[in-house]
Amino acid sequence: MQLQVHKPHERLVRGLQSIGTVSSADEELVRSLPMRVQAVGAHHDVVREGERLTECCLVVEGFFCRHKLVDGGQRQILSFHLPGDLPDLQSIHLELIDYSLGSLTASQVAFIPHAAIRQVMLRSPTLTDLFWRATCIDSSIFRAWLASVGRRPAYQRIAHLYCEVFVRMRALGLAEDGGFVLPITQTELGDALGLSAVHVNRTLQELRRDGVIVSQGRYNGFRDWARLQKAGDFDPSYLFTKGAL
Amino acid sequence: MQLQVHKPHERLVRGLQSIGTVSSADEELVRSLPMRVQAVGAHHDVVREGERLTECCLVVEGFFCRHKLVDGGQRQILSFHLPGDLPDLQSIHLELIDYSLGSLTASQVAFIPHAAIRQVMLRSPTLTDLFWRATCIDSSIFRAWLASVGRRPAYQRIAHLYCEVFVRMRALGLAEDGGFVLPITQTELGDALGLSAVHVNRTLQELRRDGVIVSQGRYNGFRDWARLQKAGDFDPSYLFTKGAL
DNA sequence: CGTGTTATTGACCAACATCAAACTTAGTGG
DNA sequence: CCACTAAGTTTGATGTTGGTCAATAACACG
Repeated sequence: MQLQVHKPHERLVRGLQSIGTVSSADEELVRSLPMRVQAVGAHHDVVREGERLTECCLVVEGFFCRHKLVDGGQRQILSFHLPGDLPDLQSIHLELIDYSLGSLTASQVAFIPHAAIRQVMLRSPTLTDLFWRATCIDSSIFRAWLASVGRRPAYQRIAHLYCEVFVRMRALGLAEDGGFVLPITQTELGDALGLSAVHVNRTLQELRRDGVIVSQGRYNGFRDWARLQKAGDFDPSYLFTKGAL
Repeated sequence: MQLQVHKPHERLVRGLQSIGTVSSADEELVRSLPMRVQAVGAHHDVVREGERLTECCLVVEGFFCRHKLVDGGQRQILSFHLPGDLPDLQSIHLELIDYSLGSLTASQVAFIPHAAIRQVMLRSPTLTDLFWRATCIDSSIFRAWLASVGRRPAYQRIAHLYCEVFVRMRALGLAEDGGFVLPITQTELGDALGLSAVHVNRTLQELRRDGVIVSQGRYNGFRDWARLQKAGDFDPSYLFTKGAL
């Protein structure tokens, strides 16, 4: 595995650009943030539930998820995070963290001290708004997931998630036109959707049989975006990405 | 029904106090906010999914919920809101709203123009932080719900929700020591938990049979808080309320 | 008192979970 | 380049939680 170094600041800028307008002054401010980059292997928790943080974690490269354990040892994945995301930005406002944050693939993260973020926010109200907007969109995604997990059958639920991941990756330039790579196992998919791995597997086969998705390995493609959207009862407006499809 | 007039500003102050410290200067700022109070009947939507807002809605009196409809006409309740809550504070940052906000009981709300909130935030960074903190806690509650709906069996799920509602009401001085009034139907409970009304009914009976809860009508009491907490696998830290139990 | 809403029951069914085994695939070291 | 291994996927058999439908009983309110 070659160790490719990514530019954390550019990732953050790009992430912010995918949800709003970043002035060049704000761009400069973002670039001025101190970042401690770190490589992490696959399936490694960067933050653990209950911890107290003094830094925020920026996803630079790879695929991350927030997750929580419940009573019986079952796991719920709460969200997925792509390069440019600041999954624990709220740690600035909440003294302890209510979930774990872990990598799904071999990845790179950057840590940014709370103090530095606060300073940057003091200097730019527009950037503050953009950060706040990011946490609001995060929230909006939770609402979409909650509706899915609470009320949609497995078939729709998977299709909906695929739509969401595609739109988000697309907005970051991480997906091609007709598909995307979802580098996670079916067990992890199940943990995100509130389903068992076996049921995910069977439902995935149904989706393929119906031609809604065409997958090989971790690549998931589709022939007909409208069809996939319909299968997932998906409306992208909750993602608030610029340049929606 | 007598029309009792509540003081909206006091409710908001109290709501903020339940999650953080409010300086007297900030208290004054909050009191200076212009509020248009309005009475709403039970089961009435104050905000509809897809709308564009120019005001935030403050819950002054009564019980509210955010909700969404999915494909088959099923409904998912996304959150409950008590007096002092600003359920759509994020509308300041998101141009359209991704859920409906409705009353469950006869209630009162107050509308506060976005512009007024923005002005107040410009004047006080501490108040800004507190508002932001409120949206972060909102998010944290979504994560707890998602874990519940995704991975907990009905019995635990109901107990967990009861714990949450109790702690939140308690923090606002709206619940007595041994119980609380949850003014909603079993159908609505089901919509919040991702369960059918029938199953809610049966599971509630189990909880009563086990002595975990003691309910009559809409009053829900418990003899043993520790027992209820355990039944719901509940840890209140995600609520970030001051003066936890 | 009626009338409409909510709670409760029963009978039955479907979606999804669990368990365990077999089969694939990708990665590793020789 | 091949064999070996571990991880992930697929399959089958079977069980369970929770859904649906429909009827009845309790309430709440005018």
